[in-house]
Amino acid sequence: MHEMSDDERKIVLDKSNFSDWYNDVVEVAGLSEKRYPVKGMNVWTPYGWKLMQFIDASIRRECDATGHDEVCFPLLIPKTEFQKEKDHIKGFDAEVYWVTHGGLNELDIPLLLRPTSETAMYPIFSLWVRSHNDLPLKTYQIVNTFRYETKMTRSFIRVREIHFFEAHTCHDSFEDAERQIREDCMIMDRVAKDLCLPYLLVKRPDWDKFAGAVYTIGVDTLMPSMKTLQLGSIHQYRENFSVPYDIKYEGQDAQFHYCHQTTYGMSERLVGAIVGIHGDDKGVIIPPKIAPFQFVIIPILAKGKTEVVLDEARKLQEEMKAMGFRVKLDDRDQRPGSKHYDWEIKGVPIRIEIGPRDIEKGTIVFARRDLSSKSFIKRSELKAEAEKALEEVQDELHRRAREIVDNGVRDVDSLDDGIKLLGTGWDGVISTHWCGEMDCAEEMEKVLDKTFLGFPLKDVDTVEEEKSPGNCMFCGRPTETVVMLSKSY
RNA sequence: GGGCCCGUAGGGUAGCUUGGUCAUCCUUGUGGCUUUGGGAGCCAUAGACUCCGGUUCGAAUCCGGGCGGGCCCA
Repeated sequence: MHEMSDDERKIVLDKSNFSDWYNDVVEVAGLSEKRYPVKGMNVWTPYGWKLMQFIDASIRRECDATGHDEVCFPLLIPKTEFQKEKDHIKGFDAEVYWVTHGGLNELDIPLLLRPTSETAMYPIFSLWVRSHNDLPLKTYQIVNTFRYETKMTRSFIRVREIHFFEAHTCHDSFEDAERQIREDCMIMDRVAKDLCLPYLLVKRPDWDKFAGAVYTIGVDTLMPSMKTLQLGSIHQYRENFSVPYDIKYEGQDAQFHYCHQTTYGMSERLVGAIVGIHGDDKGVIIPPKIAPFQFVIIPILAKGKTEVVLDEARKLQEEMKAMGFRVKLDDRDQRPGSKHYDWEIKGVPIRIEIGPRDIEKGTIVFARRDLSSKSFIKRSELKAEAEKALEEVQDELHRRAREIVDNGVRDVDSLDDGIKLLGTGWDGVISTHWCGEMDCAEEMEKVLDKTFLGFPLKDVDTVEEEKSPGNCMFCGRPTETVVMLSKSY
């Protein structure tokens, strides 16, 4: 048989054209059905949904472990509740969907589909919180939210119906709310480890904070296109919502006090980041910790031995399931080569081949998706080898993703250096200094053709802004404020 | 908000300028034979002109509108 040219191959993926590659790979990997006839609303396919569920499980595990309780509030919010916090309305006004009719009758009070759930939850929080003993109140929910996006939509990255995680907390003091924000960063860190995603913690500039927040911390990752992608956001509300929604508690001093509140949000963008960051020209690669299938078994059915091999493959699957692995047996009536391609596109970390020769020798073949390497494994050492293989894939994906960020963020001292750097074709995140003047910010954005991402934080533990002596990139005045600029999704 | 482009089987396409046999090819689905350690082959078979209106003896093709999708600028 002759070697196939690219034209003859059934699927051609080329990550050097990232934008097209992303759209294609989402489709051929079966992660999303994009043909639903409403813009920005896609169908979760079985494989894509399984992946999302494993990601959700990671988030649930971390939230539960930190004392959050899962809740589920209604989708519809009365207009009257939505309007109570004025910055919040201004921020979302242009992108809410309205429900104006019940059957044939116009509603007295229009209802909106939640773009986020503050205004659904807080009237109820006001009933739940009465005493300092009710605090802290730590809740979260994983629900769909709706935003009428006007820009081009893209699977997982910009959608109108969003699979959304949102944690909402109430505290008896600003300090305790700040402690919560540090905890949120730790949760983010653990979830990101499962997904092998590096990230930046960046405090947003005032003009870019969440509608109603005192400040917002963005959690950004970097896609191979060198654009940043916001994976999550953490908000300090202080009393901005508790006053209009009347969420107060009676303290030990027998006085009433308004709560301090925080929120923390993440979405299906996590899937988008996994696809974009870990994928290659052969398809996606799913990190083992959240892979719907960590192993796929391909039986090699030689003539006259099909039953023997199939029996052994089934036995192997049961054995591995009992060990706690997620294993798929592909016993479809197709040739093995065709199955290899299928599962490669879908990004299963380890493919296992088992054929007559293996059965004789007491071995099986492990093929790693990330390295395209094959090795023989003794059945007697199955458990240890399987665990080791998954760990190695997890480490390798982490290492590669780290490289993207290391190469994608550069310190730049002056505007000239910035222009020179961009002239080389590099177009990543620029870290520099800023004096605080709006005029300077606007000029920097214009000249670099990037927008203010915000102020990088030192580390997950302290969650303090990074400070270092330097000069404003535009006007040259001395300042300690470090700022990052990027192109973003 | 302003401008531009595109809708042909499940997916990708040819045909449209110049209207005229059964709408092309690849992929896919189904039944069978055969094969199985990196996309096998053969036979049979299934599946489409976005919708509405107009022009015409005749429309995938020309014209108008709707719906859907995409791009650029602000």
